[in-house]
Amino acid sequence: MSEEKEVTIYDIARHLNISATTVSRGLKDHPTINIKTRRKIAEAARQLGYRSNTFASSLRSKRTQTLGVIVPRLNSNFMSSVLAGMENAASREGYNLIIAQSLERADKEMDNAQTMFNKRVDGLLVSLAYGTESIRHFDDFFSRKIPVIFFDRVAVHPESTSIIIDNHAAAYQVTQHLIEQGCKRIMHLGGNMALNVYSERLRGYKQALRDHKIAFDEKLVLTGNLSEDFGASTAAHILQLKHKERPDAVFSANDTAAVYCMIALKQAGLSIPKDIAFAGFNNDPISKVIEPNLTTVNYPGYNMGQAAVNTLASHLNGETSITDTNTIVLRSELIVRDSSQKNIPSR
Amino acid sequence: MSEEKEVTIYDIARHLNISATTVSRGLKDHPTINIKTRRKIAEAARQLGYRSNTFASSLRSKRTQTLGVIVPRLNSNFMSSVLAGMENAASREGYNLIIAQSLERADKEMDNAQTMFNKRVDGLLVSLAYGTESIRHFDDFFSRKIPVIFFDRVAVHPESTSIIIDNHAAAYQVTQHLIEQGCKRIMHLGGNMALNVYSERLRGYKQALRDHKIAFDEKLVLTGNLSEDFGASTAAHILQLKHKERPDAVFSANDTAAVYCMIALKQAGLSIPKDIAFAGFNNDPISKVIEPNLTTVNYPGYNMGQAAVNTLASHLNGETSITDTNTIVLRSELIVRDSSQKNIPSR
DNA sequence: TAAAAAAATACAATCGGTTGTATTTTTTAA
DNA sequence: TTAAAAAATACAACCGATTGTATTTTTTTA
Repeated sequence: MSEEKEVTIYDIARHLNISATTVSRGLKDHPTINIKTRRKIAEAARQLGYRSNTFASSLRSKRTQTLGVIVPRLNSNFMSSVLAGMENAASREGYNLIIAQSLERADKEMDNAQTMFNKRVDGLLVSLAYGTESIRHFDDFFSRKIPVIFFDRVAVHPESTSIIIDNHAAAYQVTQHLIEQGCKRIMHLGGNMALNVYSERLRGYKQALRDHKIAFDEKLVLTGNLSEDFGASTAAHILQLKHKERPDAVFSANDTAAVYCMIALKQAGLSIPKDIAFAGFNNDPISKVIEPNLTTVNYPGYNMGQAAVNTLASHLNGETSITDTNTIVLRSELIVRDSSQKNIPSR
Repeated sequence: MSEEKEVTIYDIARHLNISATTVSRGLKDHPTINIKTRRKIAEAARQLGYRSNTFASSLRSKRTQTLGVIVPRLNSNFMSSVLAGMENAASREGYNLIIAQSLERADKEMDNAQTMFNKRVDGLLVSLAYGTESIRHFDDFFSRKIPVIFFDRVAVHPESTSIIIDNHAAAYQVTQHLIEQGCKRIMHLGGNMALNVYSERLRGYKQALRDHKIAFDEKLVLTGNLSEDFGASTAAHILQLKHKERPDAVFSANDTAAVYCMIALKQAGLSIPKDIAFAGFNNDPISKVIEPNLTTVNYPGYNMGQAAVNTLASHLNGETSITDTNTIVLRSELIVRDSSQKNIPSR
């Protein structure tokens, strides 16, 4: 009953016998409003059950206090950590999130971008879809100076900041680890090389080989969508190789492909890591279920989400210029499990 | 350059030398506007690069075309399917989604509800958190007649609709399947019995036992948070039971607990399904990685998401009353894999 | 104590659509 | 050909907060 009609700043103003302007400014702690008046306003607002009308506010102020997030998919351990981190930072900064998934498709990503634009988000956080090759669909944002931050799957653009892990270093570390286990023919499963994450991992892999004087063999690099099927078909490919050509290790750019490749190889009678060692990327839950457990790289998703939002917020507050910070690199960590430990026989 | 200033309906009106009212009505195909005028307006809008200002619109019309979604967690296969289904239906109906996670915590859920309320969503879609015991935090919605739809983890409320699968029937089916495999002492791992999904699964389990003349043994029902740790500690519990008291099957209310229980039991030397059969619930990706693959129940997440949004939309359009439809039940499906097949020896 | 400076508050226009009602235009009927 | 009915369009108030500027009040300074 008392809940039926919306309370506005005018109601508060009338109630306290002051102007709506003062109420508006008082509610957001504007310094020109006397501190005692501010308290009275806050108290009255509480009493009357006032809630701010974001539409009236956004209409006038042209700020929505909303950030758009576009991700390829929501259903990965990594992404949900990212989102949790984003949500945390966003709510601390007074922003809300609108989340959309591109389902790895460029056209859907374009749609999402358009929707975000129409919803007039204050800023945009994007991890690019698998299929995205141009980022012209963000031009509306750039031309209106709406900050865009790329994370994880990034694109290079002079007017945006990227937040990533050092994929090169991580892949180097993985490859080096496999080499240290005595592996000589290390296969690499990669994704779309137009995406930084995959091209950098390939570079790191190559660099490690070079530094350890192992010749790079093009035939040992397979690229695909890193799906379950890709993993399985990679296994089939490996099995039909002549014995001398077979890899003694596989470094996959994600855990899914690694795991499904392992499953198929095990079924064919190969022993892991004895016959072939494995390492993945992402620290997906399945990496702890497969036997032997999969060596992988843990991604600091939560931190990445926080960093992305914090950076965006500081841009929006005018604390840092969009052109100031170009790239933020977070630390990732190699998790060694049984799938790659040739020296210590697996249980 | 042409992108710099926002185009409003007034610009269109001026351009065509008609009134803003006509433009406003024309843009949304109001029947009193001449069809030819509508076309001219649409064309001018396109030409001038008009985009509707949702704030001005929402401010006046009191509708936001936005639906709020509160889920326990985003990072499950099930939830992401649900969200994909919701997004699909929502965009078809002209709605946007604001998504928040409660992280299984009641206090976070209350926060989320408040935020959604302040954002003035037109309707709310909720799957309850693990820790939620009262749904009073949705009272604001009920008292303002903002429709709330519960899905999967539901609560009973006279003014809301629930969308679920028949957990009772599914659990019955699982239990019956295990019984048919010759299992006599079937353990059940359940969650918070205040939540329908878990209490219904328990009921289905009990009913199946009863119908097959197997005495219900309280000691065979363990409840917990169904986490990895819970699964592992359940295994420890099983191992310390006297041989005669040991279950010959475990039916877990989710796949995670089942899988981690299996891992621990395997490590202790038990053979699955010979010594102990397993069945889970959800058809999580890990169920296809564990060896032997886990028998489970597939949840129609995508359909559930679609159904939830469609129901909500039809409420909002006044096509159906909120009190008309009380519960919508979707069909789920038992997926039999090796973990429960005692008759066919596993490979 | 009066004038100047600073602090606090108020006025009034504004953001861009929406909507009930009035007005104008067109069509139909007599 | 004109009055009545229907269709199409326009007027003007309104939604609720924000903001540049003006006004009032309080404090400081001379």
